[in-house]
Amino acid sequence: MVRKGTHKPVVKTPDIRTVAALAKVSIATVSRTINNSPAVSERLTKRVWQAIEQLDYLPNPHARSLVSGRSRIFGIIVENITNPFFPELIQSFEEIAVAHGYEILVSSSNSDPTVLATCVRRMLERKVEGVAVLSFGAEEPVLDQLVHRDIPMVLAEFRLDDPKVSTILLDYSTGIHEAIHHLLGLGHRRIAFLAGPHKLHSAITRENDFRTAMQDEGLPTQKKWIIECDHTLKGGVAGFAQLQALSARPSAIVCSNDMTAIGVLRAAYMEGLRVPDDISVIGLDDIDFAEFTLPPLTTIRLSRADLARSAFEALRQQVEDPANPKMLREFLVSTSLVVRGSTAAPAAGI
Amino acid sequence: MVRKGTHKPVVKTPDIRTVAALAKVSIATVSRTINNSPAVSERLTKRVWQAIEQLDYLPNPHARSLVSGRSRIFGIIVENITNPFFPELIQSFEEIAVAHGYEILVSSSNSDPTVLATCVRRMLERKVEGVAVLSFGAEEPVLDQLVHRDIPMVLAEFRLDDPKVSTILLDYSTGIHEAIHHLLGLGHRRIAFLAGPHKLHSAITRENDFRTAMQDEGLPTQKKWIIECDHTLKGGVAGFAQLQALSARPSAIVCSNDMTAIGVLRAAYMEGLRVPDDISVIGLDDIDFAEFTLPPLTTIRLSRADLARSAFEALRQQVEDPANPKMLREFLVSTSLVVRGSTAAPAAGI
DNA sequence: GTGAAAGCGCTAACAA
DNA sequence: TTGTTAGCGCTTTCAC
Repeated sequence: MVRKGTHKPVVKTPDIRTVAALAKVSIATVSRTINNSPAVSERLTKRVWQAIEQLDYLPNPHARSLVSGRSRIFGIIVENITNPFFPELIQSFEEIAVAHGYEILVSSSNSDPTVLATCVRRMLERKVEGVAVLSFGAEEPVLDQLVHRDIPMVLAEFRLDDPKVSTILLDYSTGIHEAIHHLLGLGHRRIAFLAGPHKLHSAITRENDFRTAMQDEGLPTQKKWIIECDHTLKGGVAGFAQLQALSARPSAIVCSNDMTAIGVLRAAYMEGLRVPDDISVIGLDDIDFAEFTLPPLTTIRLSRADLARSAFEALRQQVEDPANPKMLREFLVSTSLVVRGSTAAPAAGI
Repeated sequence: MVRKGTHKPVVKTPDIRTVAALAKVSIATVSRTINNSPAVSERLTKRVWQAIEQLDYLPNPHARSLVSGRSRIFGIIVENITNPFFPELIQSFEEIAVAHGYEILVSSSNSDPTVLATCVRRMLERKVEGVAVLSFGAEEPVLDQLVHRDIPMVLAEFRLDDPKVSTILLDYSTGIHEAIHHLLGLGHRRIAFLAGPHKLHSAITRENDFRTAMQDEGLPTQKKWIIECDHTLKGGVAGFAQLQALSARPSAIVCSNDMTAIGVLRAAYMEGLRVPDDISVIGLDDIDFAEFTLPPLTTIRLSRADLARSAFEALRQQVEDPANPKMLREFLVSTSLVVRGSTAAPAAGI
């Protein structure tokens, strides 16, 4: 007997015909069965599933997508997967998507219109059924591509007047008010804000909400105490340095995100300042890390899970129930203060 | 004139026929053109591309995949996307993949065989052409699914005797030796090791390499000074507490990864111990954060970019050039020490 | 060098 | 309830 060089028997992967033959039904019945059509009798359903299991059959997604016109893929565009906020967001989104039978295509825009254009192209090329744009950037023009092709979208903090586009509004205001209130209660009145890059919607909204909150509490905001940083650790270090260079310094710093705040913690330490004794620091996001900084970071929590849920739900509705007149086109995600160790009463005499 | 409710004209998305018609060629020529077949004359090539651009045509990937049998998707399974090491790895892998026209499917195993099984299923269902298993886990049995279906794979730190499976070996030894040497040079002799969970290959290899390095340097390893943690911040805190509970304590701690080390930094601070004056700490990975801890973390760098490159290359070879007799089936990624601020000479008298 | 036509594996319309 | 069949949009022989 002649043995071939390979020890794996060459068996063609089973297709719908193989299953049909084994179950002694037509391929239509197999198709109906795997799509849970109620029109198949119990007897045949059982026989088909048995054949499917016996053969370890998996339907070919490309054939399915080709004929159904549905890819069951959602795209998610984040700003930067390297910022811990986003992996946590992606994970939540993915879990929900997979539970609903969708796969996801992840892409980082890096807040760069050119890169975003590439992301959008990838999404288009792979025929995603919807895109969650959670990059918080102000690069809407690039998204026209998606609008033109009638791809459902959900945007964070930006409205687009198109029936296929939903919006998630983030209520930073509540959390920021709580933060200011908290600082006020501790005795602070000199509060600075390290903002995010103005090219981000989120950064601008947060900054505005800070100003409003300060005003509401009757506190003056000093121009020099609102500094544009870039939402990175380095940016926080730099922002803190700018504040330190001032003759009149704040006793507390609210940061536009946790990364900035962690940068501040670091810079303060290097300067020999103790947090919270010498200066109080508040972040925003409440990334997993926030609990483990030195000291643990007081921060405004923005639930990634809520955000992911809203984003997925927005897309799901658009795709699965587009005609529903009472479809939600606007979602709201709230924030709230989490008090940890980076805030305390200002040192006496300040 | 009657106006319809929608203002968007209903134009069917262009397909290969539309392009062919506009360019006045057959669909075969269009197909050849978009696949860069050299058999098309310059004249027609130009005409076809012009039509493609004019129509903003994108080939349907499902049709392509269906007929070609190739999905141009690679899967990547990581341990936990929430550990900063992995997003950095994913990003590198994605960049390379996209540059080569591949899309990627990301999945986290959470070091749980059940979850891994789900990941593998998703990969199979979506017909990925290869899978990079960079979860460092010891759940190989689950991977049989992939092996049986002849899906090319690349594994980190594990060999599987199958022609379709490549391996990436990580040379921790070099970096760990450098670390021990560095500590020795500073005057340390009492060195502890906070290991990773033994269910991870990486953790076991790292621990063994630590033991070997200590032995090579003629240093004794104490059983109580090698503690199994879990590669998380919390785990580092707990591990440090165990060390502190001992009557004989180490003057330096080497950690199996940076997260553990950062946890130690945190715990030491809470205990009132100063790093590096009272105790030296070394991490492993060199995640972006490491530069921004307090103090900046001395750590053993493991290049995510190198790892990603090797993983992609392994898969690419298997898929695009499987018959090549001199295909590399084994890759090596090296490590090296990065000295920052968390190591110093031990306090006098210890 | 170019085109006609078969068919990839599936869904859905229509028949029975 | 079940089966037959016509494509979905593309690649790839095979002729010319």
